[in-house]
Amino acid sequence: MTQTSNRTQATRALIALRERILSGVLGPGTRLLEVPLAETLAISRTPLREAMGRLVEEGLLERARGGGFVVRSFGPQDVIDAIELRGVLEGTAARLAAERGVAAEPLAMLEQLTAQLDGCFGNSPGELDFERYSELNAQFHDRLSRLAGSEVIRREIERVTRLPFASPSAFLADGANASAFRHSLHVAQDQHHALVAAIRGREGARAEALAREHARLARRNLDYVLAEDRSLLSRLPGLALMIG
Amino acid sequence: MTQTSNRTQATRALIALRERILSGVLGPGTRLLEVPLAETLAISRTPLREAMGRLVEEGLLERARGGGFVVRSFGPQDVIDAIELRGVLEGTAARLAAERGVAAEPLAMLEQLTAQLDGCFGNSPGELDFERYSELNAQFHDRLSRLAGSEVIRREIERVTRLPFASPSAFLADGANASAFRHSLHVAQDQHHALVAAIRGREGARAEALAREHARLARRNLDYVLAEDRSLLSRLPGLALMIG
DNA sequence: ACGCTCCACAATGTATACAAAGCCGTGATC
DNA sequence: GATCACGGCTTTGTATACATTGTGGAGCGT
Repeated sequence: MTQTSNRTQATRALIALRERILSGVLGPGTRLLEVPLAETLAISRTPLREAMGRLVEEGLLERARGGGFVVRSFGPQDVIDAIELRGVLEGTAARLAAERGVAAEPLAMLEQLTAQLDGCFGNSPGELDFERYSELNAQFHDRLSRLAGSEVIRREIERVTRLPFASPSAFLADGANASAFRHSLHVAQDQHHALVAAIRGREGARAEALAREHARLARRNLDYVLAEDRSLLSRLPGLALMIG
Repeated sequence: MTQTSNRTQATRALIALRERILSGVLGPGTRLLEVPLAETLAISRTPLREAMGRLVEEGLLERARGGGFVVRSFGPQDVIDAIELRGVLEGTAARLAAERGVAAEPLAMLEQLTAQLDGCFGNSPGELDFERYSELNAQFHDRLSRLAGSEVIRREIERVTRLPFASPSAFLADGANASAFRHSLHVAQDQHHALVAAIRGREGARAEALAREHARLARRNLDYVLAEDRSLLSRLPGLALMIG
């Protein structure tokens, strides 16, 4: 195939649309007209509508009154709330894991990940394997979401996390290699350690509180971007969805 | 129109399918074959697929590997987790409302609802306007979900609540007028009062804890049904989705 | 000049025919 | 006897033509 090729047209349309929305080509509030869009993507309206339906599931589009789809817009408060919500949900996963107990293997896996994350920091203060940290951090949070063994919880975390600005990797994007964020990584990694210890020690309340506070690091980073360096807005994933 | 008539075929299909799933006509794990289903509903496959897509959003269907849709199944643990999740989310709404403060009017509305709920209980122990309680309780929880003024939170609560067994009205269905549940209503109503007081007093942690414990009343009722009176399973909404 | 109604167009909603892909059974070969 | 490959069938995926609905504008009436 000439275009981004997964197996179905609907999937290709989904990927293409998602990319256009997250990059800001299709800005918040934009109404998506089916005929021209289908023409642009060189597919028919049927798989296009299918893709738009899935983007509603993802929270990137809304159904407009009287039919049709509109790119969803988020104010700064929505972004803050979504981050808080991630903290609440990850906190719940952590608390339930602690309360209900976790099998040895997944817990060991989480500990291994934290050890590997330690390895991303070098000896000198500025030394850091940023890309590797980003990847391992994503894995850590994915594991955490499964740790309680609850598909309901995992699913809900995945859902919130699909909003890119609420994702644990939101401020770990390539372009955002800012020193302000780098500093916060040491704190974040300490929280990773404490979180795992709390779960191992069956300290549910502590685990929950730690996961929440961990997410609030993202909020701090957001506050920094909004107040100090708005140029970063365009370099961070999904903040194109934000208005105001 | 001869069938359940909202304006579009897709909407009619959505309603018809939802009804069949919740009532158990289409049981958990059933694969939905498009051609026969479309024939049954007397519509074409296009709006049918649209409706099925929306039921995936609602969490009542899953997309099967290799295409197609399957009725989602929930084990008892999933139901328990969904109830816990509702408690967590309502708790977050309550906490944020308390922390951020609420305008006078919506808070007064909530207090009015609790007063009206009081009115559902008569003087003698057994006296109760069950139907009215059920309606007002639904309103109370709806108001609560909006109280933090966060659309992100409201939306997530609505989403979890769409799973009928996780809804605040789950054990207030017509057929479930059991004395065991009636007793819990006095406790529930006391929690309503305390919750509103906590929010008014800006006691975030207390409000959150109360909302969580409030949801756990539903869990207790579920435990009762599972352990003591499984005949109620068929009379409670959406428990047809549950297997095992 | 303001407002209401009706018409026309544009956009979405629906049906149907066709394409492709996945699955299952059968047969052949090792 | 088991496994792999092939072929047909079932089921989903896609395109397109047609129906319907909502919207905006123009023209007429007050």
